[in-house]
Amino acid sequence: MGYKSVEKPKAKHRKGLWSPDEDQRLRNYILKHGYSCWSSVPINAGLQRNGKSCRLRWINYLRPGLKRGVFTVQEEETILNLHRLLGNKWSQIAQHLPGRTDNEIKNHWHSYLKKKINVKADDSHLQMPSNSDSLGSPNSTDFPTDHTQSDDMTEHTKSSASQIPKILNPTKEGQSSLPKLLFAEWLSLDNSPGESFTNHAESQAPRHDHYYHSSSQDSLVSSLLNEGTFCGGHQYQNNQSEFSTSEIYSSRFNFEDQISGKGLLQCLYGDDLCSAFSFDNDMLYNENLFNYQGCNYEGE
DNA sequence: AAACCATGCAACCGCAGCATC
DNA sequence: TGATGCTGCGGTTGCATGGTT
Repeated sequence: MGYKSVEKPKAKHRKGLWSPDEDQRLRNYILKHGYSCWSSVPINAGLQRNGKSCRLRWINYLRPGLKRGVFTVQEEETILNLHRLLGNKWSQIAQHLPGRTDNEIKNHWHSYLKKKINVKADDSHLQMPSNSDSLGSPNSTDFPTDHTQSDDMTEHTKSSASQIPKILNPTKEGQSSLPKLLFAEWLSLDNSPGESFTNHAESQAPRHDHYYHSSSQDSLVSSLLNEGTFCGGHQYQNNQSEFSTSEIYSSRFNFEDQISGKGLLQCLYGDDLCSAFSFDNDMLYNENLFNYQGCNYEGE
């Protein structure tokens, strides 16, 4: 048995690239209903996909707050450092890069970073130990010569991972003490002053045709946000911050947690969310400046 | 201009772990 | 307690594009 089996007419599931219409259906459905069970999402949303495919599409492409585009130097350094510590734990690495997906990081690793460190390793073989550290990491000269070897974590890697500084280690709850994508970040990523609520994929020049441009905005959400209304009608209140920066950062407050199973609109209107937080516009703005300093991925 | 190759990215596949019955 | 279903993760593949010959 297991879960109550969702009615599954043995429909042939569509595969391949997603059409704009499919994207729109999925997006609309999740924004309205959330997802409590992925296997029921395609059925209820009228999609001929399997739940797995829907989940992947949402996580990697449609989910609000996704940063897309060129990886910044800082992000690359973070990936390199975390990969050295964690190995191919892409999902864990992604947790430390707000707005990036594990798939995106994995792709970037295989297409670029892996070669980068191999080249560096070759260089360091040619010109023996030096302190030059083009990667900017204090220990980057310790990179294995070939990270493909660490695709399966070696004992060494495992023991290294166990010595990961506390800040990088998940807490008891399986959470990292580094910030995930905060709701505030998620908001402002796509809702900069004067901007509507869109996925960055839509605002960036696409390289491939299959970067669909969904021109339809989530108008309801967009209007909610643009009106400055949030949390069941509460206005953002300046100078009423109840949380320090560190408190905000240490809060387990990421978008996934909020939307899962509830639906975005419910999330936006939810009392629990509203009562728990009083936002300070300036603070949020500054926080995002801090987080994305130098991340001029739009212009690169 | 055409064929070939390299690259980047989206999506699929298979597995492990967990939840439920 | 085993069977079954679901989710999440990492590895891999397939395709579109751009560059090179």
